[in-house]
Amino acid sequence: MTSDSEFQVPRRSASLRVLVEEQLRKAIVVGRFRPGDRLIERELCDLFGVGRTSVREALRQLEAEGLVTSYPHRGPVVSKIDVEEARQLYDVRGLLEGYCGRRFAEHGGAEEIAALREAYAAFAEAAEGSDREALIATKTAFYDRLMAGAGNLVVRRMLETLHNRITLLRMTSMTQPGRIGRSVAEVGAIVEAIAAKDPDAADAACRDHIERAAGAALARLSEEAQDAE
Amino acid sequence: MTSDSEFQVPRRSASLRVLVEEQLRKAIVVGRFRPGDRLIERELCDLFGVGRTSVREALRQLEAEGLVTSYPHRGPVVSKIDVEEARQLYDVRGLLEGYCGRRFAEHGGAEEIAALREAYAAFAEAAEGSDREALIATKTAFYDRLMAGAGNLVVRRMLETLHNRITLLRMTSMTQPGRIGRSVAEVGAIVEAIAAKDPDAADAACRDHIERAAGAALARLSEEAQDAE
DNA sequence: AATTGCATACGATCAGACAATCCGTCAACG
DNA sequence: CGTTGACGGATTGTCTGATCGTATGCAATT
Repeated sequence: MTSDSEFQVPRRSASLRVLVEEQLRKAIVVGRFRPGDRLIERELCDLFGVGRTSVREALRQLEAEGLVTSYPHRGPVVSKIDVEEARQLYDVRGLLEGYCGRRFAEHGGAEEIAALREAYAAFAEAAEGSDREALIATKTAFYDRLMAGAGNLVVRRMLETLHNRITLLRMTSMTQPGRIGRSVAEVGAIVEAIAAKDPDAADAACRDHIERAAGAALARLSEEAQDAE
Repeated sequence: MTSDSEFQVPRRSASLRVLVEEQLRKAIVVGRFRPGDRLIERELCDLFGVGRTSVREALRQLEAEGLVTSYPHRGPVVSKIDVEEARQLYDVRGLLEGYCGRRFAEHGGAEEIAALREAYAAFAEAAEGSDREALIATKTAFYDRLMAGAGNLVVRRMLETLHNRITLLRMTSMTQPGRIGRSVAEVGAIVEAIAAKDPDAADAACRDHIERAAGAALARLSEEAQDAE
């Protein structure tokens, strides 16, 4: 029997610590905890109903991902991101997504391209409405497709944590008027380049998209940093 | 008193867990534990003389870095890397190091270039001798310079963990006869391109170097995988 | 008002316990 | 003889209680 990897029963109820980790990550990414907030062990224990061990290990994981920062003897807080770091994050993101676009264009199958198109259509449609939830969901789905098509798990992992960290900024380009429409157009360009199997164009389109998004976000960010002073 | 950052007493004795983490990482990278080896909690407790808490948290950290893999109820083992994953790792590495070279060439200062040259000279000299330790040390030092010059901490972090993971393969290109000499030449090309402040050339030189190194390593790796069957 | 000193809060670490699970062994069974 | 099933040891998963060191806020003192 060639263990066809199908029929894999949920084998494990995913150790507690992983569950806590996921819950906490979601809570942070979704804004339930905001940058600078302290994450007190006992509170988290109560919140999730688990022991300190699991909480602490989950915190270590998120710390490794850059989502939380621990200060010795003061405990973990949700990471803050300054303008410079944000710039660097966007820089890498452009690089990696460009790579994904390139690889996708190089060896993406027909079905994958179709799936990408589909995801794009959903995103474009969501952009028409005013449902922010849907907008974010469809955009995330699109990126999932994009990264999957590149066929490089290492990069995919990196991008996932990058996205999470950037979300911490909670300053998506899409908060700017008119930016959404342009964003859709840029993403469309990505899809076209990939469908045309043009690696260079796909790479460029991805970078371009991120660069513009970064521009919008960073502008607001540094302006806000100014105010804070 | 303006706390001149001098006289900083080891302020924080770097929490135990971080120490364990560093020791363990070094032990793995250096080959004291080899891929596939089990890492049994209690043994590590004895080895490092610390409690289970610290060991477990350190393990979580290394797990996040990809150096160890945990199987439910069977515990952590040193990660194994298959050929496909190795290919992906090298792919990203080339991408990121190319980025570093580019950025370095774009805005590297004179002193930084001088330091890079110096590190290169040391590496070239070590390549003449037969001291493997020195060879590795000088090459690592060179990469440190290279990454520092790029001025992007995010990328630097990523590359550090990438390097660690790749070291797991313990199949550096340099085990091949004649490869060392060519390697030195390739690295020289990187230095020249950066010194000439030619971003494109620097990017290309970095990628090229990694690609060739990857070629040598992957060849041996897949050949060995063949044997194993 | 500034400084000092104390009480409290909280993380860091350890030790010990119990349950759940994996794995090898070995006997029973067809 | 091969398969099945049960048993036991090993190890992780998780929780809890306790101790220690450090940080922080408040109050007393000068």
